[in-house]
Amino acid sequence: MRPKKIPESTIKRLSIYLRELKSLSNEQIKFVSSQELSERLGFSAAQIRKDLSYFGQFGRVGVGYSVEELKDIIEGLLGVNRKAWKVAIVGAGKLGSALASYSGFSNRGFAIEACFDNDPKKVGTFLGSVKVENSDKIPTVLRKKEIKIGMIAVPKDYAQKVAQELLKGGVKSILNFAPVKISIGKSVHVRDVDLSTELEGLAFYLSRE
Amino acid sequence: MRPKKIPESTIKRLSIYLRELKSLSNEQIKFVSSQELSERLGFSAAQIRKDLSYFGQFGRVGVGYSVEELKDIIEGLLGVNRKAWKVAIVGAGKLGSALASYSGFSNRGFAIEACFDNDPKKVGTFLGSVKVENSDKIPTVLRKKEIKIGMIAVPKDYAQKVAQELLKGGVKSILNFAPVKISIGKSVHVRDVDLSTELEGLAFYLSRE
DNA sequence: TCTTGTGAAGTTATTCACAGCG
DNA sequence: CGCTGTGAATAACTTCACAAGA
Repeated sequence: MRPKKIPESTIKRLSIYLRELKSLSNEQIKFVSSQELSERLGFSAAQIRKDLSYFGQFGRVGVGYSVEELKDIIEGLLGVNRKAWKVAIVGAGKLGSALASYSGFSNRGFAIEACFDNDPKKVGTFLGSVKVENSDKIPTVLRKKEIKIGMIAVPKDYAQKVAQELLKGGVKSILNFAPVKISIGKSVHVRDVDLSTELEGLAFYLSRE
Repeated sequence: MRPKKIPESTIKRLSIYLRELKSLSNEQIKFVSSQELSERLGFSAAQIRKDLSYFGQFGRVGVGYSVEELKDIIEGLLGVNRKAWKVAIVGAGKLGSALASYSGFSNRGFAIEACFDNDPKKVGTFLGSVKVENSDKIPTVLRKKEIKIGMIAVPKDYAQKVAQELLKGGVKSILNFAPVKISIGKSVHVRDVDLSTELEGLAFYLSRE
């Protein structure tokens, strides 16, 4: 089963399953069925089972899944069980600052290890515990610290250039908050989060009621 | 063609088309073909044409689409051409503040009109130009101001309660940044943005290289 | 020629439904 | 019995490919 193609949507859900399993673990719940997960998360039970089946057989017939075991398995799949992934943020504006101090990341296996801005007034200041460095240092700092994930939180006209610098620094994944498409070789995974696009999607439904 | 079911994914792309059309408009470009849009956005030309065809026939054979005209049409479809949609933010922490001052929203037809927090120390302070009010005022303020969109930027344990208050206030759409599933009647559209989930998705690919 | 709009075909994702096992 | 795991069926989405218009 392992070497089969895994839908992108399955990966996104894995992360949500993990989130819920951590809650269940906190609630001291030991076992959970796909049906129960379904009710808590709003995905169908069949989908949950199918998603998990891409990776192996983790359930116990008649019982369900061991919360702790499944949690560990998904953490392993996502690679968030070992040492925290190092992340760099480019852009120390409002959004960059909010990202830098967002506790959700450290709780989930990510550590902000570097931060950059091209504004001399911001260079040298601190975002949380990380000192802001000049953007021209991106490639060297990233290589030195072996950072593989970058977040882009700069105005849209700079985003493409920043992405190229991240690439030079050896980054393998980019979370892009700038409202533009990043064009970059497919050695790098790019995921876009455009907050206005999300709102516009909601507005579409609103405006036809 | 109008009363046919429109894929969710088409809606998301509409917003991205609009974003690009605004750029093209700034660049004084008058016409654009699906092929050109395809190259700029990374979706296939056929997909762009098909997406647009759900709503009507906007192109000119042999020429492409009028940038201004298509921009206006998509703005109309998304309902972002008329008076700005009013938005409320609940949670005046780091993320809430960043959202409140994010210029991307006002540029794209959304206006932050109310902001709430349950921390008395925050009530009365200003987020941008909006005064923070106590969360127990959510239903009344929202009804008075006729706000139909809410953003949840509170810790996860409060998110569900906040959603219910938003519902009482007559909200029709929610953009939820808290890392929990919101359970609410389907009279309300909920879209979740979990930043850690996005990062975990990237980590999945990283950890198998 | 170039380009749209669109049925048809192809692909991908989700749900069904049930065998098999505890 | 209850529940998983999964092939088969269905649904959803994307791409193909081409007629027709400028």
